[in-house]
Amino acid sequence: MFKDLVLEKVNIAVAKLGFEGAESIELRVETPKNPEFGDFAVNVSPLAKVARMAPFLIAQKVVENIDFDGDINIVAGFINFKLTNGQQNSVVKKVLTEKENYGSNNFGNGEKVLLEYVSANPTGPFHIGHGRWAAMGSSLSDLMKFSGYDVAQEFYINDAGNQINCLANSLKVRVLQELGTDAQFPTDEAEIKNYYTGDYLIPVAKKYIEEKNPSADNLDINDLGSFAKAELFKLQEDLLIKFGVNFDRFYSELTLHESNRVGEVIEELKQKGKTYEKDGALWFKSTEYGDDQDRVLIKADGAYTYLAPDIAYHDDKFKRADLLLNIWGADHHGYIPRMKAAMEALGHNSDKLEVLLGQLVNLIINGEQTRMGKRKKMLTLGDLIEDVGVDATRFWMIMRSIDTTLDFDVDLAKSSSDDNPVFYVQYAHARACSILRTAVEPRIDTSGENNEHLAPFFTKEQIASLAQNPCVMAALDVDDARSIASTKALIMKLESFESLILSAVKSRSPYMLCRYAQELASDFHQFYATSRVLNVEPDLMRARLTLVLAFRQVLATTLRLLGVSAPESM
RNA sequence: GCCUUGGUAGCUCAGUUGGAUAGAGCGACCGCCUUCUAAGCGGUAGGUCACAGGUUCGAAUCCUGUCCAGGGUACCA
Repeated sequence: MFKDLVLEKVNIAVAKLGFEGAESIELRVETPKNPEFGDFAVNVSPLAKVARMAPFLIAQKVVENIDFDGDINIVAGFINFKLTNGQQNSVVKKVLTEKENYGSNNFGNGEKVLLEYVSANPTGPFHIGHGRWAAMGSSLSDLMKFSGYDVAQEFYINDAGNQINCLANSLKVRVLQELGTDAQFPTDEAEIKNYYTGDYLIPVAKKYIEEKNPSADNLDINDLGSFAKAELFKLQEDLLIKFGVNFDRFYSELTLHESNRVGEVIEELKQKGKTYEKDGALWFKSTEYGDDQDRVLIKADGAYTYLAPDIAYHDDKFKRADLLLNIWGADHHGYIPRMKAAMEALGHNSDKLEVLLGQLVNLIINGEQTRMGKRKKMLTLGDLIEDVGVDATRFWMIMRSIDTTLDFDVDLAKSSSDDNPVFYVQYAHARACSILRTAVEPRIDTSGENNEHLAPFFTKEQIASLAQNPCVMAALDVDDARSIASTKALIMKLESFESLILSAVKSRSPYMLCRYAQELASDFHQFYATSRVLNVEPDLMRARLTLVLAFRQVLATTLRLLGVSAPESM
């Protein structure tokens, strides 16, 4: 990373100047907006206070004392650095040497991370919001592994509790209907809230009848519940795999009840004096840890609240990992203080429970905002994937920062697949592959009368050896300013991949990968438009083909981290 | 009321601990295919960074207040 090198050199020079208090001022390396200035820039203006000098003079002093092999110029308080051809070559060489590992780092230092996301109830198909967490979570997982974390991905199944009773009762109605009775969902508004009236239970009911051959007057509600749970979970699991999301473990809430982990954790909180009884319920003193109010663990009717098993689950997770990462929807925001409080009370470090709060997804149908809800007939994640494909869906879901509400315009996503950014990016990859293919194919000269057969430009062995001798820039000093500029821009974009990965992982922001992919593709398309690769002078051909190889590698890595395919042709 | 996320070009959004002339995509308009994929490239137009104060040599960025929008504020999950 040349950024680090530049910063190191500047810091050494600043230290030599001996400004009092300069150590506490942190300088930054940035990329100049205007590439004419240079490849990297350091603004020394922050030193003005301790140096008591105009920024321009400081910059001059620093440059006088710096040991840097390359062009340097000063504009106001900015010191601009230009990489030499040799330094740029080393970028390409590094990419081709490290291959699919280029860009990786050891920031995570092997820390054990348990990343939990999606964690939907097994009471219906995924809606589009689940898709956002699924895509982001799996991409974040890959990004963190790429940065030296030891990540396990987990899905918590809420397969206990009242919603399962609702599910069982709903399936009962559907089974009775399929058996030819006139059973109906209740019409009373208060009652209907306890039922899932979506069509998706009809095939489940049919399957239940086929497998169990039940009679209408003898339906076992528990059996219905577990059957429905298993069927809907299977649907979810299949869809996740189709969507490129591979959890290491599906953790059943039910097992926490069966093993009495829930009871044990509550007992532990009691022992520690963190609970009390009031109005017939058992309360957790979460206000002792900064929550707005205390929270109920066991309701007056004796049943656990949702919080109780969830505390047991998080306690279990802390026993298995150093860092807990949860992706939660913004509607769970109020839940964070009580969970952190519970972890503190149980003796865990709540700073190691990081909740990534994701803003919700709005569905736009016919230009109208539609509320999500699985009880209404609606567009599911499965439907969306059918319509726009896995690649486009994943890219769209990851593309925006987790802090902004995602307006998913279904009609737009369906109709405008041609100018979808994901195609733009994939097209760049396919183009690069096409060049590499053409380079080793036999040619036919159609310019003369006879169609003459010519040998390919390169053998596969020659292409493989290009990685060993990436003398790119020297050979690229052609008499074409646009070609030089776009070539250099592409190399610098490849160079910035390492620091991009680092800042993306530090801020847990896979969306940065989408932006990078688009910028990288754009730089390549410009290179392509200005710089003919094949059938030019041999040195130039080798040099440009080497750059194509390096570009293809980095784009493929970026797409892999996004869980989006990198097609060889389109 | 309180907690929380936003408000930047017609639309959707970037803008990394305060720094160079505030950027990208889409949409609009004008150009570019006999040669490696035109799902592409070049160009033009488009801004009071919600508003008002404050801190600073310097603010889209930090502080205070106001306005607007989403989410939360359960002995639901």
